[in-house]
Amino acid sequence: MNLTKTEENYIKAIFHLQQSEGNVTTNQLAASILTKPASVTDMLKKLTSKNLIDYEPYQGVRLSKEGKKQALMIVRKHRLWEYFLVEKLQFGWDEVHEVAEELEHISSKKLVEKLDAFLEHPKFDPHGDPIPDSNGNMVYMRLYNLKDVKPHVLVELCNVGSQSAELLDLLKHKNIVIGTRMEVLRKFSFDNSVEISIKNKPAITISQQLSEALFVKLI
Amino acid sequence: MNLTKTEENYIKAIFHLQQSEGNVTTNQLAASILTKPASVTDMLKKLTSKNLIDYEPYQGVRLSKEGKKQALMIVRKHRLWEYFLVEKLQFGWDEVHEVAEELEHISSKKLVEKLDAFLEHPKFDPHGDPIPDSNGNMVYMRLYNLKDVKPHVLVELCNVGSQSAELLDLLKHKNIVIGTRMEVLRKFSFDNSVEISIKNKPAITISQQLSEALFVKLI
DNA sequence: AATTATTTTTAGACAAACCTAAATTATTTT
DNA sequence: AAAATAATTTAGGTTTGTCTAAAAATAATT
Ligand SMILES: [Mn+2]
Ligand SMILES: [Mn+2]
Ligand SMILES: [Mn+2]
Ligand SMILES: [Mn+2]
Repeated sequence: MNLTKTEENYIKAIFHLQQSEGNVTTNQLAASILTKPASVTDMLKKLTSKNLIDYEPYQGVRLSKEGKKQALMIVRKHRLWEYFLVEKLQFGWDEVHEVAEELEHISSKKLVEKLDAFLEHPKFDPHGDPIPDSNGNMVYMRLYNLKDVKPHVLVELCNVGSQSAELLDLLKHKNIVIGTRMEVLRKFSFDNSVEISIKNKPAITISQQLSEALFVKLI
Repeated sequence: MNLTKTEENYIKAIFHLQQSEGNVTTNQLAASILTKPASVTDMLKKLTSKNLIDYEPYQGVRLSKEGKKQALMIVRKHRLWEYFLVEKLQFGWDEVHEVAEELEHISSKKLVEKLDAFLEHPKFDPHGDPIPDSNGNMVYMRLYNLKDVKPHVLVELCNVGSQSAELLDLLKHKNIVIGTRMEVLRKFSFDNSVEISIKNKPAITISQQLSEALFVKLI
């Protein structure tokens, strides 16, 4: 059951789009893969014949059990390589995605497992996304958008909603990284800015845009 | 000037086949790439139009200046990844080639340079082959096949003529690695076996087959 | 319920990389 | 120098993944 790079990219795109409810539509996939709907239909037929998806014409698509298994392994590789690039090769946050997009298609099972061991089995990638283990299991964590957190609640930054250089730049300047603990002090309804305190430091104010890009867990 | 994976594999194969003299023939290439001569001819036309090779129908092929430059960068990536796999991920000698065959096609310039730095700019890959630097220069070393070395000459193992698990296994058993220094004591013409001494250890005898797989430099 | 708009699929083509079989060209052998 | 052999190229197809344009199905409006 060896997949081509293109098939893998489709499978992964379906995986990300189908998160939770509903079927993934042809147009959604075309947009996500930067291709045309007609090409997607062709590929959906192919993936159906390989039993990787459940697909009814005009009704959208979901991954089959086998498809989901394959998707998890691609996501595993993608996130392990991102972790490697940031932690070992000193890449920035914002630079790793495209490279990992290529590295994720290297199929050696042994390579993945040895890389995982070398990295000491990380649980999260540099953007805070969970890394599936070799069985496809990953840590689930209930996350909240910082903009929805009530004042006086202690939280820890776990994930970012964007991987842009701009966001990385801003967070660096504010000395915030994934894992940083903070408390929401108050919120200003005029501009939806949020005042937060990071331990031992004077309170700072962050913009609505920034608060919407930060996902935290309760502690 | 972006090359496909297939184009890169052809360029690299030509590079390895053309070492020193003569043009590379269509049949040589077909054998090396595990394809048919007709397919090679198609690709040679394509590479000619991209100015990567000098090719006259029926007369064989050589890399152009640009082609050689590209080939050196692919070889650089291949050997850096092999070094990474052995030194960091604990792969065996014999296991790295196929994986590196895939990794070498990842095109990020930044990735190569950062990997090189992470590995501390190694000069040789795990098989003793020189790694081109970012300008395409590599260490040249006059090597001799151990079977041709005269008695009482001190030498150092620099390269192996095979990457098989079998050779690795035998060398491990005899405690020989790349870098091991040895002296040829005498040679037996009955079976072309060679008696060598490795410092502080009792003399050992190696077979003709093994002596032909070992390449050494004089010290 | 009928019309219009949107989404999706089908039909027919194309480029990349490969193939087999046949035609050419080059090299050996007689 | 002619004939036989070997190497190489051409001709014509296939598969994979893509595309545009047209047809069909679904969804949204009136
Ligand atoms: Mn990808
Ligand atoms: Mn990520
Ligand atoms: Mn390769
Ligand atoms: Mn090597």
